[in-house]
Amino acid sequence: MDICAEKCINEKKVRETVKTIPQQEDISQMADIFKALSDPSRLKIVLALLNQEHCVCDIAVICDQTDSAISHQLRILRTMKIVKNRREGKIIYYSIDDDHVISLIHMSLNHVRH
Amino acid sequence: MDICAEKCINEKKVRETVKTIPQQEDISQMADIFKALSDPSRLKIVLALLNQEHCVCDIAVICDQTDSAISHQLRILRTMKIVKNRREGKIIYYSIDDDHVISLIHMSLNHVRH
DNA sequence: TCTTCATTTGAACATTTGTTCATATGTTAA
DNA sequence: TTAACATATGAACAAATGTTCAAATGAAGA
Repeated sequence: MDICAEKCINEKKVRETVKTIPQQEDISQMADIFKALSDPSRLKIVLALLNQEHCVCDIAVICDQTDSAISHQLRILRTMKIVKNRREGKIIYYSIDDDHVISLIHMSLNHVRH
Repeated sequence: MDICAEKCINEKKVRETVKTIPQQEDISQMADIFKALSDPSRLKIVLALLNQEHCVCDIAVICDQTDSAISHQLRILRTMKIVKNRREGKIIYYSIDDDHVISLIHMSLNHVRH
């Protein structure tokens, strides 16, 4: 990264901070986690799974959405390794697969509730 | 919320979980925080401000983006009360305004780095 | 086998989002 | 006042996103 001295106001501070910035790949991964939780309906699904596993059908009732919409969102959460599933006959049960995500949620919940 | 007994697989579990779900307003606010951090370029700005304040111009250099793009993103972060600013002559310095956000970032950074 | 049910998938659509470009503020120094 | 500079703003655009609808899996029971 080259720093244009003509434009830059405080070259020293810029250099200091540049050193502390994580690499782009890490930033992208962090953003991905936040993005997974950034949609209210997707977040609600995760909240619904916080205490116990549920099948798609039940999640749809809890979240007041169609089975299809829930299934689409669960696929995203599954891809992100935020939820996992297990089959029991016709029914597929989803549950949280990532403890860090649980911590993030509790922290943001505290924030919202002061 | 009424639960259709014909369709619902496990009415008891649904009722249990419905009780634990935060109210919609809280869910929206949680999602908003995550959304603010869900864009890589916006997250990078926050990361740049994690250790010290910077002017728009410097952030643009650090993040390798135009001043305008940075300014637009800073407005979003300001609206969300994630960053604050102070004027010193022509220059406006931005810094983090929310400790919870700092915690969220450290936690997600830990997650990414295992 | 056929039917039913839970879930998944794909395409289509409207909506949201981030960046760019041009222009506008607002501050400082001449 | 003027010029120069830092930042902000608005419109426009392409890209990404969430939901809907219809159709496809895949498992269980008749």
